[in-house]
Amino acid sequence: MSAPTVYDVAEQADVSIATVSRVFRKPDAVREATRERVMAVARKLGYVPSGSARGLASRSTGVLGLCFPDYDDSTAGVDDGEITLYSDEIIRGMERAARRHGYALLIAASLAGGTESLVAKVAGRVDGFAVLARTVPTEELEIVSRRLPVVMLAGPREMDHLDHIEVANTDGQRQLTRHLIEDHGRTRLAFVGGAEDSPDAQARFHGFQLACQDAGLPVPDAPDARGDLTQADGRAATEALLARPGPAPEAILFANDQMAVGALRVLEHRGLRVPDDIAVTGFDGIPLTRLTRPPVTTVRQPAGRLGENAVDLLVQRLADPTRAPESVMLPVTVVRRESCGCGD
Amino acid sequence: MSAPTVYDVAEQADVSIATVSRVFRKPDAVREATRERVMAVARKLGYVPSGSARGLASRSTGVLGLCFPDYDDSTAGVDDGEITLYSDEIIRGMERAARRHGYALLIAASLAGGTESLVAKVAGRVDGFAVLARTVPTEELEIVSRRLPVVMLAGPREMDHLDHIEVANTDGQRQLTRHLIEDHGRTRLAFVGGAEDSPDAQARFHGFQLACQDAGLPVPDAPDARGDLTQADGRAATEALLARPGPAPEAILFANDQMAVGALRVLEHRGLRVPDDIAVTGFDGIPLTRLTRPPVTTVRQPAGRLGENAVDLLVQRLADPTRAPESVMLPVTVVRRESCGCGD
DNA sequence: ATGAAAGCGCTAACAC
DNA sequence: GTGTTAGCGCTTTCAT
Repeated sequence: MSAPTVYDVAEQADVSIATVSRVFRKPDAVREATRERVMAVARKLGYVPSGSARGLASRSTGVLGLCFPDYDDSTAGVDDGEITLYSDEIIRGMERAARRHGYALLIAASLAGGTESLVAKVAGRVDGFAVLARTVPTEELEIVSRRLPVVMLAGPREMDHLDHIEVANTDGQRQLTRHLIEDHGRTRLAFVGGAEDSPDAQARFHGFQLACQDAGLPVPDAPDARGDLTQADGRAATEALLARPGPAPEAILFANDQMAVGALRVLEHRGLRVPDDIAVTGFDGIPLTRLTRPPVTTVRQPAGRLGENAVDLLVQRLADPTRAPESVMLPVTVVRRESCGCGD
Repeated sequence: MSAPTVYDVAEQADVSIATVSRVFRKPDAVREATRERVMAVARKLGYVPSGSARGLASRSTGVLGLCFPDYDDSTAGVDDGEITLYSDEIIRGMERAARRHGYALLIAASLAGGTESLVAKVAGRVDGFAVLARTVPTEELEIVSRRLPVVMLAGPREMDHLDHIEVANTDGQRQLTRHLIEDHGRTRLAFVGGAEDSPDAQARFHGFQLACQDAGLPVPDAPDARGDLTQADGRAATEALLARPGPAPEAILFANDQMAVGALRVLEHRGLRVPDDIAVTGFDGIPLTRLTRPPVTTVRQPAGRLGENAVDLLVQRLADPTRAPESVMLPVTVVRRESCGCGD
């Protein structure tokens, strides 16, 4: 099973290894007769250029990478594996864009209890890579980004010398909230945020605040409840809100879809009708939101676009490493479904 | 931006390059004091081992690959990007399994009009890879599989010395057909196949034939219509079937979901009710089938499993290249939904 | 436990 | 158009 090398091919084709190399890199630089002779031998021998050797010699791999967190499939499944994960869309977007630019895509998720560095594993084998926010320690990124183009996906801009793509969390939540207020006349609103260190959730809460302010409503200085972005926490937060003294809110806005979906269960169980008695909204636009009853109004993140833009940024920086770091803000879209009171 | 190497680290840490190398491969083989000194320097310099150099020297990359066809996103979208593609599930399955085994995943789709060999691109940078059937010419696989573990996904077993994983197409279609006949009493059935060179579609048709035979119904020797597995072709095939003289079929079985979904549109447009007037079934189990009205009865392929099994086979073969080639058949499950007459 | 030295298979000048 | 010659940055014996 020892693989044939340029030397083997060169010898049998009676040319130098340089010519063999040329045949595979710039065929046009080799006379046709020679080229075909080389190709024939290569085919016969089953020669395939070693990516490692190429990478070493040329200092470039033709591969872009993506690091993402150790996602948890189990929360995704409803009753099977049919749910598109956010990361799937990013992967697809990156793959598509990478392909267009002639790159392959290396993907790696962090190991749950993984001691070893994800970044080191990926960084050594690619020409540049994208990282989903909070997947790897900032310090590591700091180091590796000195050597390699790195683009940060989502999350806030933690490192200002990195290219960075984020989605319009604040703006999206603001629009959504305004919709609830202006189009559905709901004014007694409750917002369920995420952990305090979740920048996305914070940004969304800020959007909520802005909308309240826009409408002349009282502006809360903290979410009415917080959760860890899981369905279970959505349920818990909902219970907590309903247990508060005074009238129940007319609408509960959740910092993400999972929590909103969790809330639906609680509300139904309590005999509260959505959206008649209480409106519910999420954020992210995961497919699950359209499968629930009622379908959940949410804000869709352009995950595929995130991936494509990431590749574009990487390719640009590869072409010109001196470019000033760029920070792109991707627009989101409010998806109106039944849970906010919009007809189906 | 020139990356630091073992030499840089070695020099500053006052050790040999061999020791630096050891620190990153088997830390235990180095005295703690030395190790920490090396690590400190490495961190300071931002040293990251070069995957290419490692690969070259050690003849192994720690990466597994996946080649798939140049899929067409445009057919996927319904009204957005929410649809999980078959390949997404395979990717996710492979990624998960690869991660468990300590491998990263390199994915590459063939370029639509791509002249260059996908296989060559991938083969040179991985320790082994999976190929979705019909993605690359058999001849190329033949060659590269002499050097590298390759596992073929889906499709028939074209090369008997390759590991191979397929899905129980025939059996699934047979079960589904039997369900239609026995549980819903439909006997005037029409089958819409795929291109004649689509082995999956052929296998499904064969399952249909077997079920007809089982039930004592006339056994057709060719599909009633064929399509290219797209929604558009599903519509066309349906039109064609309805235009035939004589009574319309009581059920139309499609070789895949996309065509079945296309059919739904035609049927609705014609005022035919599904399943009352005519039952419809698909194959694959794409998420779209549960979102249509009515939801489509189909046969779900375990795409995630495909990916996981692929990695397992690759890892096994890497561990023992002399193993006899294995051919795994993955079971499918009939998903009964409204379009066949089952309650929702 | 550590070092010295020989490649791994290729690309990239540069000569011819 | 083709050949020569250095490396690319690491792993791997084999010494010490």
